[in-house]
Amino acid sequence: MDSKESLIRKISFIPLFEGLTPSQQTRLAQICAEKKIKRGQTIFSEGDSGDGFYVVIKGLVKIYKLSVDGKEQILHITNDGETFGEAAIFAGANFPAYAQAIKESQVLFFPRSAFVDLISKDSSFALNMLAILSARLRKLTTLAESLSLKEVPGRLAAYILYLSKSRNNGNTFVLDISKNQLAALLGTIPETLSRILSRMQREKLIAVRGREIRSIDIKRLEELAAGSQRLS
Amino acid sequence: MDSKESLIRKISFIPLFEGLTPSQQTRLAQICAEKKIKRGQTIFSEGDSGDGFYVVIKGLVKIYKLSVDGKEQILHITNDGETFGEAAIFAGANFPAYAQAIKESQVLFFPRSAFVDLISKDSSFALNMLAILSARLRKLTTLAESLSLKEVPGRLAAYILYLSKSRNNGNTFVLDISKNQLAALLGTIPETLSRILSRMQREKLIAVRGREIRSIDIKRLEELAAGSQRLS
DNA sequence: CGTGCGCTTGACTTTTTTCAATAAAGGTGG
DNA sequence: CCACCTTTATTGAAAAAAGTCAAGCGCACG
Repeated sequence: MDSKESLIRKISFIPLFEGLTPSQQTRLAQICAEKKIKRGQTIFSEGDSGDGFYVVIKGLVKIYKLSVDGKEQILHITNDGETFGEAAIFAGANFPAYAQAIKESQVLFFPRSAFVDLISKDSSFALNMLAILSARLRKLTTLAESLSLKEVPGRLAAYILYLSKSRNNGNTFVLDISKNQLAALLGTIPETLSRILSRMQREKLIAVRGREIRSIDIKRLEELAAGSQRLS
Repeated sequence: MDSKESLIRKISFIPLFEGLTPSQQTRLAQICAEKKIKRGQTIFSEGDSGDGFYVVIKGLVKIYKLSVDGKEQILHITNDGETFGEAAIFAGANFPAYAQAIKESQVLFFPRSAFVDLISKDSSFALNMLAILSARLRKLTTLAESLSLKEVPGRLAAYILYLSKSRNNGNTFVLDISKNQLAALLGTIPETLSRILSRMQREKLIAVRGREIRSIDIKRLEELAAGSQRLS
């Protein structure tokens, strides 16, 4: 259906497999199957003993359960590149929910047995994936912590500190998302973000030039992020 | 220093190792070393080629980097049960930061070589850990998504739906944290949470009795969580 | 060269927080 | 088992923060 090259390229964009060596990605390509799923088609049902997990390359898949009275409760709707069913497959459990395409979708299927084989033959494979998941988990935890600060300046300060620390470039960094997206990420709207960035500049906490942000008064940023101070 | 029994018990409380079989936990106990770290003692430094990773059993460890001008930038302060250094170890990389105890701490050390050994001998070991990390990641992603809703009723609705779905108990669940803690989790304060819970009850979206919450009007809760509606 | 998007600013409205006071709930020791 | 104390939860009124709506600028792209 598709060239080998293009399959490997798709695999390399899957976050779970990011950072694997090319040869590991090639081996993944060898065991996986590309599938087209029609709109409305059920991919698996709750209780199915899964023989593999899936990755959405393109499309939209809903993961849902049925409640006691038969109503559909959507747990999650996938984004491109996301895996689904993998936690159950890794744990050797049955699928805990239903998966159904809500529009025509392209997915990759990784059979459990071949995947387990890969992992047992090459422990660095598993280690790599563990490393990736750990790192993402740490990152998300930090994000979730900062999002639970009650005021936007605090959330923004936490995020700025986080970025300027995780890239060790002398307190300057370049946003890799638009300010609109940053606003959404921080749980606010572009207008508010814009105003707060201006205030922080006026107060000489940071310097902003386009997407480039430089932290100046790290001490005050930390106070904001800790919630012990506020922006005048 | 401590009995084998107690060591295994400690291991079973480590989130990363949750759900492993008793025999797997025993094998972990055999390869790990308990260490007491004095206040102020450095556990590893940036650039050290790590020969293993750590888990804090009890105590407080700060993970930090030094900025270009020599100032300490704290990336993270551990909670009990958390691992640190594991992402680097799994990836076979050097430690990317410093780790220092900020009070007397008890940690478990897992040597890389023995750990890799365990994983390569027993692939279900790695699979289990992958399953745990995947599940936690999915959960945290959901949380982070709901936290980025701009208004508190939306965040609360998302959280209620999430809980009542993930425990399949017919729309009723019991909070396992206090409402004060829930408020902090949602990025607000107890007063606001209290008021919004009352409003949601008055509007017959939910029923609250102590820590027990029952979702009644799931449709409207979903609209709130999607931000497409608001609470009168 | 106009259209659209990202970003910013201002005036006004709504939501949330603060502060203060009070009520319930949970333990602890007598 | 009760009195006492602490923590947790709730409510009101005023202040502060954030959101909405509307308008305008600059820049990339067709």
